[in-house]
Amino acid sequence: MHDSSPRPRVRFAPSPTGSLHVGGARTALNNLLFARREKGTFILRIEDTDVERSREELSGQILSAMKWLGLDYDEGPYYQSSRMELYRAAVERLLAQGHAYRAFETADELDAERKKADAAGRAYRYSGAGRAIAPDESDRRARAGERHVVRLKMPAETIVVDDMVRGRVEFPPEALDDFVLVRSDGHPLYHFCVCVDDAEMRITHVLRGDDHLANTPKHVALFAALGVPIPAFAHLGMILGTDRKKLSKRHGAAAVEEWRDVGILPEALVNFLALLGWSPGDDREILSREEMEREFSIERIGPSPSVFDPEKLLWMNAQYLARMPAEEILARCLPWLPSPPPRDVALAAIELHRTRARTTIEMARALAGYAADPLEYDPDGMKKQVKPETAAQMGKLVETLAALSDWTPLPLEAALRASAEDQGISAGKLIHPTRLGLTGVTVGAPLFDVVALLGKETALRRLRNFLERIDRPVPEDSGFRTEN
RNA sequence: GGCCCAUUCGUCUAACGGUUAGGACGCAGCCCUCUCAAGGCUGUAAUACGGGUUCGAUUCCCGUAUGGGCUACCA
Repeated sequence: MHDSSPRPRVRFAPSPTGSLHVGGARTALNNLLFARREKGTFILRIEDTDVERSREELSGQILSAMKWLGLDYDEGPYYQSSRMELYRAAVERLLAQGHAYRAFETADELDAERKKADAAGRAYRYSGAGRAIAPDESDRRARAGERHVVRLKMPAETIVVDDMVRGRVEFPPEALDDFVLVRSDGHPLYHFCVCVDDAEMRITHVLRGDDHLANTPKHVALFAALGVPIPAFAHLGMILGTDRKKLSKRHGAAAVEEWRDVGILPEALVNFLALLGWSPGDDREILSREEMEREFSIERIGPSPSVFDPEKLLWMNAQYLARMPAEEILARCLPWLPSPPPRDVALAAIELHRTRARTTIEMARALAGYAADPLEYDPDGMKKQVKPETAAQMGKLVETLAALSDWTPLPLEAALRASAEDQGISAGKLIHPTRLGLTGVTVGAPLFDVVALLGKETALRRLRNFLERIDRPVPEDSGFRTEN
């Protein structure tokens, strides 16, 4: 049935309604992976025929989101708004061949009919009155300037869609209407432009969202009327929010840009999206772009919708952070780091924190801690780690450390443990307050690595500031507290 | 309302007539450990329901239920 030429041509055809939806990104990705796997061509086409809704600047966001994700296209972007001549010529042809006809009802008349049908509990269908108008009369009325739309003559037989994901789907003729190709103001409509473009661009496979499955018989009829081969179809399950409703802005983070802005890596988002609906067939979850391009196949796409789980995305992002070269991570963090620590410190810090950060924002925050002294100390940590005797104990530790010449993890640890032993206390009594004093928080990378990386001067300065802070006892019974 | 699609652990999915229904996220426990992570190990949890077909159904067919899509001079 389909022309499965060895060099498929596929396209992603978003309408420029603002940001790139993750569902759109997944569709684009599947098209791209299929094209790469089959050594075909991936085309980007912007569907901006809706003059009321489309705006120039809105397609820019889609383009930049695709670039960020690495969804590079081989051809395009084509803009439907600049292909009007093509559509005009196609209507003329369909009209001349009798595959389409003019209909002169006004929108108001159609609305009224629709309302009447609704009220009577009947399914509304266009009356088909336009089909009865003789061609020469139709031409005459059109020349006279009478407003009209152009409708496609739908065939009276069942239309079969042989979907690569869903199998054979049949649409009985009574469900199909003679739909409008061109509005009365001359603007060609979506379904029409899609088919004319797919035909003109010699698209061989249409991979798109499930929401278009019910539109497919219209397209099949149009391709037939146009006299062009019918592409193969593969309809992908929708991407849902955690409430199992179609993912939308309402859910938050339905747009690719939003994930970028919270510190998700494009590689991780692509990996995550690839696994929504498709799987390589084994237990692998972390797949490189090369693996996906090598192994992607439509046969392994499942038909059911999938819920977008942010938790798993975060986990996957962490997996990428754990594997990515430090230089690369640093570059990705820079946008969130107004004053980064010195490069060598930052790179070493990344090694300490790569398994502790789930996003580049979290990583950037960790790195910032090496560039600036803590401004405040975690109140819970203060309560838990700072006891009345802590100041004195820490004072002794600072003295010991100040005398230390080899400022590397092992000697530092030895020095601290020796100090604890001298003072007859457990090492923890010094370790935890030290971390708090150095970083402001009670959690983080192994302490002695942090101390070493901070350098002697910075570490001692931070500890002395901390000492000063905890060494100012607030009178027990004054009823006055500066903290907590 | 009509037409169409979907339904395996809470979530992503594997198993294309025969498996103790597998993996991953999450959650819980244990190990590791200066904290927090990461990592390792263990556990938790699923074939929506009812009928068929078959020696045998997660798998094929038909209903039901539930979710979703389409039904525009939107895309």
